[in-house]
Amino acid sequence: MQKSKVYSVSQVSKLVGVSVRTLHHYDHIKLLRPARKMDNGYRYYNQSHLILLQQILIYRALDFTLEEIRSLLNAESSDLFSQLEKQKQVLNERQQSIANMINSVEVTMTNLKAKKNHEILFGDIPKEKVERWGTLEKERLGSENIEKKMAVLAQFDHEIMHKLKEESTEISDDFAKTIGQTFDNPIVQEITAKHYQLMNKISCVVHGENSQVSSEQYVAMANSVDNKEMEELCEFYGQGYAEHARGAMLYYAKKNLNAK
Amino acid sequence: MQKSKVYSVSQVSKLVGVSVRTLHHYDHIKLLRPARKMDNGYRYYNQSHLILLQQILIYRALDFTLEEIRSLLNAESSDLFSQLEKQKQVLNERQQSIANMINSVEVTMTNLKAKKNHEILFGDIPKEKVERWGTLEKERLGSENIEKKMAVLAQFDHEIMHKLKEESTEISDDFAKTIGQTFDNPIVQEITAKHYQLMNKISCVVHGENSQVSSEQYVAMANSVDNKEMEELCEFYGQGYAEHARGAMLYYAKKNLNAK
DNA sequence: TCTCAAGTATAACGTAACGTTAGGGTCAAG
DNA sequence: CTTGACCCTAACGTTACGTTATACTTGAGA
Repeated sequence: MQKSKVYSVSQVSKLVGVSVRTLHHYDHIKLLRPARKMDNGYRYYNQSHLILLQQILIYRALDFTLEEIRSLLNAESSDLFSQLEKQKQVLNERQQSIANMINSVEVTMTNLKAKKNHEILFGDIPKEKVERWGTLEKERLGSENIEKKMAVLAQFDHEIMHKLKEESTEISDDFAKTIGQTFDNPIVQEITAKHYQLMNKISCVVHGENSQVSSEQYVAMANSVDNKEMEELCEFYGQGYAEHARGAMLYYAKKNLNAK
Repeated sequence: MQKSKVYSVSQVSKLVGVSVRTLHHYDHIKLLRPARKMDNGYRYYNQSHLILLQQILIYRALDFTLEEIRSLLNAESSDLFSQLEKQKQVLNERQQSIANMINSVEVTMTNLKAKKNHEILFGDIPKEKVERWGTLEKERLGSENIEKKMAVLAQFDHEIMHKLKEESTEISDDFAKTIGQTFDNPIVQEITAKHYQLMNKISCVVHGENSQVSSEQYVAMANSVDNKEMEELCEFYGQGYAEHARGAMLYYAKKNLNAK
């Protein structure tokens, strides 16, 4: 009934995808011993050898040494079925470990991206100021919210980031130029409008298409410079910058966003 | 700003999880060269070395040779970010290949299980009869439906299979003993009832809790011995078995299942 | 200040799992 | 009976470290 087909080394080699040398080797170390009765010294393999070889190859792909494989195959109650169960288990473990690696790589990538975007945003501002600002923000928001902020940062393409930075720089410069003017000055309010629109744009990118910045949020933004040190950090843009910007923003909120 | 912390070999070893020897080796083959200015000959690593080492380890876990890793790390446009992208890609490929292996193992397992259950069911029946029966069934149902049948067979635990076989054998024997009796004979009908209940039990296991065998199905079962050869195969249980069983089943269906 | 265990270095041999010649039989087709 | 495609054994080469062996440094404690 069984065809009992036999295979030469090269046939097995092609069929299973291992080198002839490997078959020699496995014969040599008595891991897989073919029949050799044909008295010409040739190795002859049959179906059962092929199955065994497949088992070996799976374990090998999982980085077991040949000695380990030998004992795995010789293990108690090691019929083909329990072999397969064992292998499935090991394969699942391996898959898990790879999933972990993928995850770790992804975490590293988002960290890197966030760092890069942070660099784009604050690269032109003196380091010690950025650092001091960072610690103050951490105190204000708690470190978990900072984590979230960084995660958000990581979402952006660098191009978009550059554009935002450009607009933002322009606005800051314009603000700085108008220090001394009154808040209701049309030019100042025009700049402030631009600022509000930029904030809106950012909010949309971060929170989804139609998430506008509310008047409360904009007022809170204006007041976020709520202590002397924070205020001083803003002076980087110019003497009296913080007060000027805050005033303009509050005025804008009252006039255009119906703030109290 | 950068702490620029430095690490000794054993510190790196513990931190990253490689042997000191490995660090020596990587230094030797110029894959990862630490600073050694401290004029005592000691190796000193910093943050950037750690990152590089991590990259190496990921590639190593993916079975790249150190030479391959060297060129991967030196490849064009190989900043950390594109490294990570490359690695993620390779990791995904690897995960796919493992998924394939798992799949192949599972297929082998179900085949094996089906074969074993088949053996339980038909092990005591002469091989050539089973074979002939198999080919006739294949003609009747088409080879795809046979595949399905085997898949169903694979679902069962061997214990359940043994029990079913036992009951089935008993019923067949009882049927054989009553060959010659009329179909309406209460004993014959009692056996037939047992048979119908067994078929029902099997149907429930296969198709879910409350799937009863309909009268049409039972009639079809009775008539499945629809040619001379098939009929002869059934004679294995006794002279005239096929006709006797079919008659009893049809009678049962008419009486108890409202068959036409 | 000396001491000594713990850490570091180089150097060199060992190993696993084959790859790669080298040198020589076997077989089937023409 | 040749010839080309296979097959064999034997033995050295290779990769990526593990494992001694021998010797220098270092930092905490007697």
